[in-house]
Amino acid sequence: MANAQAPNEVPDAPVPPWERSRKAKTPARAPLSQEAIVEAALHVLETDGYDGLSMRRLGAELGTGAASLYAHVANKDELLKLVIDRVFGSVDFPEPDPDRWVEQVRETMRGTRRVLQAHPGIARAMLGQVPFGPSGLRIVEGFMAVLRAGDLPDHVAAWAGDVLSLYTVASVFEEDIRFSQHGDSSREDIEVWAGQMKDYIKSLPVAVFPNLVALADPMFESGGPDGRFEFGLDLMLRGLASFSPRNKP
Amino acid sequence: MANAQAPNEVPDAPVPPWERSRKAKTPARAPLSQEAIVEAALHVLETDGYDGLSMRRLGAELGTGAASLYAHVANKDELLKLVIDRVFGSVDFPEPDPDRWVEQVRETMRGTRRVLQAHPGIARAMLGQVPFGPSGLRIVEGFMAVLRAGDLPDHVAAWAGDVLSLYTVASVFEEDIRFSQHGDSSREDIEVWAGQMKDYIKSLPVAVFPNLVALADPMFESGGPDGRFEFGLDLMLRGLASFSPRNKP
DNA sequence: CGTGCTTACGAACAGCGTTCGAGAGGCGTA
DNA sequence: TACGCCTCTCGAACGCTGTTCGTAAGCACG
Repeated sequence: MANAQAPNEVPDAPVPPWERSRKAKTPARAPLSQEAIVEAALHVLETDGYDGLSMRRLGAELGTGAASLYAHVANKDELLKLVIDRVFGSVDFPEPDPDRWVEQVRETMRGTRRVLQAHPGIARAMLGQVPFGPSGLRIVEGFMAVLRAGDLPDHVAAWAGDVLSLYTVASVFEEDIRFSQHGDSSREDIEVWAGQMKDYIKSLPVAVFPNLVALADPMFESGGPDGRFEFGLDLMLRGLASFSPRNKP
Repeated sequence: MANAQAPNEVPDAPVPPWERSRKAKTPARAPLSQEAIVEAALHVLETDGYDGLSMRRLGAELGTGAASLYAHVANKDELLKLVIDRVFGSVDFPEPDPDRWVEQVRETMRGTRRVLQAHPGIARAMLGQVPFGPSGLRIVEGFMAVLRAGDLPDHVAAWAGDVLSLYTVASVFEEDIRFSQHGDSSREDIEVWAGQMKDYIKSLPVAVFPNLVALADPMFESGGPDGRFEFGLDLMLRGLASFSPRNKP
């Protein structure tokens, strides 16, 4: 065993000076920039989720340390804002059509939800942030345009935009948290877990929890999170339509 | 200086054995228990907010270290669940009255919101948690009872409970985050900040953001968070009523 | 060839949740 | 009474976090 040498490894041979200087001069990687950092953050978010995104992890993703990021980004909070605005860039809107305004609002929220779902963890960063980055403003403007096609009173349109967004973000947020709480589980695992919940509810004493037991089935086996989201969205849109002169035949 | 002695301090005199044993025997503080820990956590939450609640801080509150808590509580997550259920204990429900079911649902959500607001940070811990502690079950049961007084289809009642809760919790969550982001600011400071927001929106180019600029006023000066919450709640309740045979005259 | 100036980044700080293992106190049994 | 056991306590430590600081290196300009 003393004669056996590792085939491709020279033990502790000092690096020749010319190589050293060449290596140091050309780092052979793209230079750091705010854009590159945001892009990398999105990638980390996709692979490791919200909790997996740390400044060190992000630095490693870019082949450097955490401290280097602070030259381009004030702190993690600002980074998240930039990432959010970057994601907002891929939300888009229909041309407002007064005859289809309710459906257009519905589709806009669906689209927003899909974008948020496509970028895990983003919803968690978004709650409580005012979306006033460049893309954020574009989104709010577009959303307001669609809402105003319904001839709603101004304060109704303004509040509805706010409240519908809150609901949509919160909905994805909740899914995201549940998903990441269950470790590396798939959607199927979550359905198994939902089944256990249902069984537990059904096992409760009917005398104490009559309504809970009676509603156990519809509570848990009803089209998953999408069905739930659509239902809540429908509630709000039915209510919203009742404010529009267009929907009072 | 060598003769000057600190008035009330004897340097390194060994503690007499009797005192030692007496001190050790009676630690002069309430013994640790899960209940006491949850209570202390609520207190820390109230004074220091969600981010201020750490195991070390909580240990200090109880006159001990962080490690001592783990004998009574599995981890911070379980602790939060216990705190949540503890808070749930103070939510209550009216006797279901089919003639007033919509108002009863509204009041129930209002009450829930008030309880969450009274315990800062709780809403942040609640999102994504399934409220199946003892008090949680009681709440869901009571809420379902009120909802079913509206003669709603089963799946509508079940989903509505879920979606209304999500909206309410998310609403408080958002407020809470905004509040703690602005440091130790009061409600008035937040109104100042809202005013700045409004001015900023109004300063945007009208050609690019016509709807945003037009709605700047109703967006920001409309009864504060309470008005906003009430509006969203009303949207959902109007939609929900449209599912009830009782509200189709 | 200096001399600034901007960027990069290892090391360190304070804080976090959690684990480990030594110690102390109470209690049942010999 | 004395011993062993068993539970509760908790200082120290581990690995993680966001962030700051001081040093070092590269480049532009006089």
